[in-house]
Amino acid sequence: MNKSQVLIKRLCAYLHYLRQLPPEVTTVSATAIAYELGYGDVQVRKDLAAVAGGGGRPKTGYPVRMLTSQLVRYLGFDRKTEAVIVGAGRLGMALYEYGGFSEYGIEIVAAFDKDPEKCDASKGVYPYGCLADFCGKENIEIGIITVPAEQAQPVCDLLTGCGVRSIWNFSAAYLRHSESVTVFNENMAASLAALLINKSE
Amino acid sequence: MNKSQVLIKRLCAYLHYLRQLPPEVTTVSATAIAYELGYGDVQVRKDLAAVAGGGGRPKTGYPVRMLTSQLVRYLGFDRKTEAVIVGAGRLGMALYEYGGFSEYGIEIVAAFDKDPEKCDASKGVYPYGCLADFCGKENIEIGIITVPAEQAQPVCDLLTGCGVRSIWNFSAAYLRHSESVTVFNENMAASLAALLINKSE
DNA sequence: TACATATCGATATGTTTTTATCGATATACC
DNA sequence: GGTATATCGATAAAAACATATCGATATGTA
Repeated sequence: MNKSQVLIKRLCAYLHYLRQLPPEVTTVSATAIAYELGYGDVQVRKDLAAVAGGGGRPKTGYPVRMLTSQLVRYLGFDRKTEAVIVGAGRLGMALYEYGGFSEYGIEIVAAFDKDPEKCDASKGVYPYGCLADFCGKENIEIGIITVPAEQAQPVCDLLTGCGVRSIWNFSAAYLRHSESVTVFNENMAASLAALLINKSE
Repeated sequence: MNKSQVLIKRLCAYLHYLRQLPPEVTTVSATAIAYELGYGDVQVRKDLAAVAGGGGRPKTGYPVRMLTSQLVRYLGFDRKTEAVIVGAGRLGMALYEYGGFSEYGIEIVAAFDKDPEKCDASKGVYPYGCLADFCGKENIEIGIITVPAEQAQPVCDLLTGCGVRSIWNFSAAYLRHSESVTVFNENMAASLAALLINKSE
């Protein structure tokens, strides 16, 4: 099954929208979702067709509870996935303390940093030297790299060696990596720039 | 001229790649860029055709300096754009102190927060009450919202009223906004989830 | 100089993604 | 019960996007 990035982003948006609806709302139409989120109604209906497979009824829409759990299952968010952060600077800690990942089945279980000053076991921040050991014991699937660019490559290598499957790279470095891991480069600046450009047209 | 998000992201990646090349490298081929960045060579060539319009030569490629400045001009990064951050928490400050935006012609000139504890004029963090005044005086085009979801809507309204044209929303709130501003919702969790899903297939 | 080759640029083809159209149907209202 | 309407689901059309192919042309080498 081929799920494209954009489709997944939309499905996540639907899911988030459904979850913040007040509990007394029991059904929701594709038209309403589309209006709230700024998509086309046909697109929403088509996206949901793959997920809910005919669960919608004319005039009322889809049952909220059922659609929610279908989305969760479809996206695989019922399976919990563990992640670690490498680099406990501002960005790393911001992500660490941000609670929003749990909504998508992801839990960040620890952070690591080379700087002993930043380490604090009571906050879940451990020395970089413990990273390999930790990942070996726990079943860590995701590594989030928030270290400076020049330190990113060895971190990537270490994570790969520990069995991490996916890497979310916030550094500006190009990471050489084996086929066995997926690396996603998050370029915040480029994201903002992209927003801006579409604006000015 | 219609530039899609994905195209802009690729062009930004090319630009970043060109900039980190050592200065002794004077020409670069589409094939090389494609290999380094993991795209197809034909795609890179096609993207660059729109930007460099025939500046490449067989066997050698494109002149790095010229291609760089053509990309900058094409993407509009020669024009400086000013941004403010509202919400000086960890994420807000991480973005504030991250230097990478200047590469794309964007400068974050101030941060604002309701909490007096977080304000510190020497660091460029001012009280929330000063926001409207500041945006009125300076020509601020971008507002970056990093406040909790329940406080995001009034911030959006205020920014809109101050003439901000684009809003980058990191909160989980759905922002009601006028036609005159473009709102881009950054859902970090969904980004990570999208990475993960494509992985498992 | 002749030749091999890396690369470009253009055109053509294929694929994915989005949008439009339309008949069918459950619900609400008279 | 009959009728109007919001909505679905399916199919078709259009648009956007990516990939493949191929001749032309600088450059380096024999």
